[in-house]
Amino acid sequence: MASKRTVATRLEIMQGTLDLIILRTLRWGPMHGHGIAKFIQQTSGETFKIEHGSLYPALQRLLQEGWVTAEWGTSNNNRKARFYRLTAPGRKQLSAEHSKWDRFSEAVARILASARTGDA
Amino acid sequence: MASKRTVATRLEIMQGTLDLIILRTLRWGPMHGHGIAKFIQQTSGETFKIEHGSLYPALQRLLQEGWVTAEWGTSNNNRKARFYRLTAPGRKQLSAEHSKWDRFSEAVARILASARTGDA
DNA sequence: AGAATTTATATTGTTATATTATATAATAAT
DNA sequence: ATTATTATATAATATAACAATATAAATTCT
Repeated sequence: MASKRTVATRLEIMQGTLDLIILRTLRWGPMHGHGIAKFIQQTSGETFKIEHGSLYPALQRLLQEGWVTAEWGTSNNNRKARFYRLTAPGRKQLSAEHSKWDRFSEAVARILASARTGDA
Repeated sequence: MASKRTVATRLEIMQGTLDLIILRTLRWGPMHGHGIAKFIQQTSGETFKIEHGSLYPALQRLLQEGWVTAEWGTSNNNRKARFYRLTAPGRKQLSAEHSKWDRFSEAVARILASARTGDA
């Protein structure tokens, strides 16, 4: 019972990262919003839980930028769903944001890494 | 000669990360604002350049939270400067934010990592 | 000595974006 | 039929990084 002590609460998504992980997710092929959210949640090991209020505005953003296109279709469960597909500019953007993330996390790592953990 | 082609422009600091790297920097001992900014800039390999408009509000934040204390003193260059010192709660906060960062970047990595880079 | 530069702190206003809360509709399950 | 689930969407809010600006003191230049 109560094995949920160390539950590792879900984390908020840091600003600027959502677009990246959505675009990356769409590299697997066209997906609808709900599917994208579920994919990210699962792949992140439940660390991320994309809220509706984050996901759909983000998708609108990506549409407006031309990084994805959308067309209505039917989901596995026979529901109406909008399928988003990565465009060529979207792939380019993904590549750019991926590199940016690599540089960023590397720089943070450099600061966090330290020999001297003591009293300075 | 023009070795600066691949100049790798500086990156903006992602929301939520600034506090972490400031707190981490102060693990080295008390520092004044300008010093903190220079340290981060150098340690990040010039990837980060902390703007005044980010740094000082952040320091006010940390003060208000009780994660740092401040006292006026004199810098190496004999200028008036405010030295910030990590408190015990600050160390605790640093630890928490560090773990959070580790979890976050690991989750992003899981999403970015992929066998199939092809057409899906 | 006086002017310009550098070091250093601080605040105001702007902007971007993730979240909360809410609304809507259609299909599946009971 | 009523309820739950799947799915999309938007308005309102909060947060935080940045740009621009102001201030002050010490150093350097001439």
